Amino acid sequence: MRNRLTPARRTRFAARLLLWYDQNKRDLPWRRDAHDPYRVWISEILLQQTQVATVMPYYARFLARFPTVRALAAASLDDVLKTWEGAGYYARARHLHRAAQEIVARFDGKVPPTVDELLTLPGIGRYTAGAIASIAFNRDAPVLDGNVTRVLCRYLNIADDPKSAGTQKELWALAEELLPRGRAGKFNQALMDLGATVCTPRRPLCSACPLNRSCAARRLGIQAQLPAKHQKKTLPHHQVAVGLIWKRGRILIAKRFAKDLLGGLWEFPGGHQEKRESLKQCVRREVREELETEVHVEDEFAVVEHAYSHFRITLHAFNCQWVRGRPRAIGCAEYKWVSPRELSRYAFPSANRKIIAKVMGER
DNA sequence: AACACGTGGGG
DNA sequence: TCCCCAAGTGT
Repeated sequence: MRNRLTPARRTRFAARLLLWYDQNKRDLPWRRDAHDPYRVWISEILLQQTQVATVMPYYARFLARFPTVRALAAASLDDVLKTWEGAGYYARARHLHRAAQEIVARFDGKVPPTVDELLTLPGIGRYTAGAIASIAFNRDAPVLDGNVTRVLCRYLNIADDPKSAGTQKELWALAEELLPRGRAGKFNQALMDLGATVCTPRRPLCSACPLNRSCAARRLGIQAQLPAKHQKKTLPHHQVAVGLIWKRGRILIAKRFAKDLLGGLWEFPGGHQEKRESLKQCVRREVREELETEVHVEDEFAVVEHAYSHFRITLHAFNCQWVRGRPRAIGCAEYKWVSPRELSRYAFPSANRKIIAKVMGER
């Protein structure tokens, strides 16, 4: 390990950070709820790759709907997904549901306190296990997230790709080494708060940083260039067409397979446009393949742009008349005819919700 | 080890 | 507009 810190420097690091935290910590709902491991767990899952401001309303709504591990375990996955609707990364919701059932079965309904036990639950990786163990149970467990990575890379001028296995190992070791025994919960949150509010990705506020005097990157004036980022691939762009298929005031929706992208969510039947195929032909073909029924494709109803993390779609929605054949789920898990107002009971991906908004607006 | 997995906000 | 990215995990 290249970066070995002297005991004195470790102590100073923690002392300055904790003092800063006492005066600058954010007042967040899950901090008030830190005595309840279930709430800490929910907050940590919601916060994965998601900003605090986005999480806030979901946190309140989720806990109002599922106040305990047992309530979550007893709920249907559809209800859980509906509560998660719009938050993204829906595997988090599926894992949460499954983990709640495992906690009831294996841990008497209580979130386990140790990193090793937490790691056996779906959706809980090394970061989340450390966060729950330290924040809810004050165990001496380190965390390494995007914030901690940024703070440490800058503080110690670590210029290697932070995603690489070697650097990861080094960073975890450092997070562990810096941890003041008996105060892990506070220390970890302090480190993350510092990264979120002071040691920010762009234009860090070094003058407000409690660690600025001993920060290696700042001394060199290269704060903003760390941590190193690896090159991103350009996003593919797809044309997608879906059908708003009407029959006697009801509309046909299909449920996606659990394992797929947006698994377990509902959508309007349709899919990717193939080469040498018009968007109308695309809807017809997809509906035939997905539901073994025929539709008459009429006018285009709406066009929605939507960016995912790894591709971008232009989603074309067509008004369609159901022609003949009984729908039969082939390429989807399930289908249903629902009235427009019933649409709000089902969890849809963001792109489809924009179309629903138009459907409701036009009625 | 690299990729897949969502979404909304900010510069 | 476009690009970046935000308290990661699973495969």
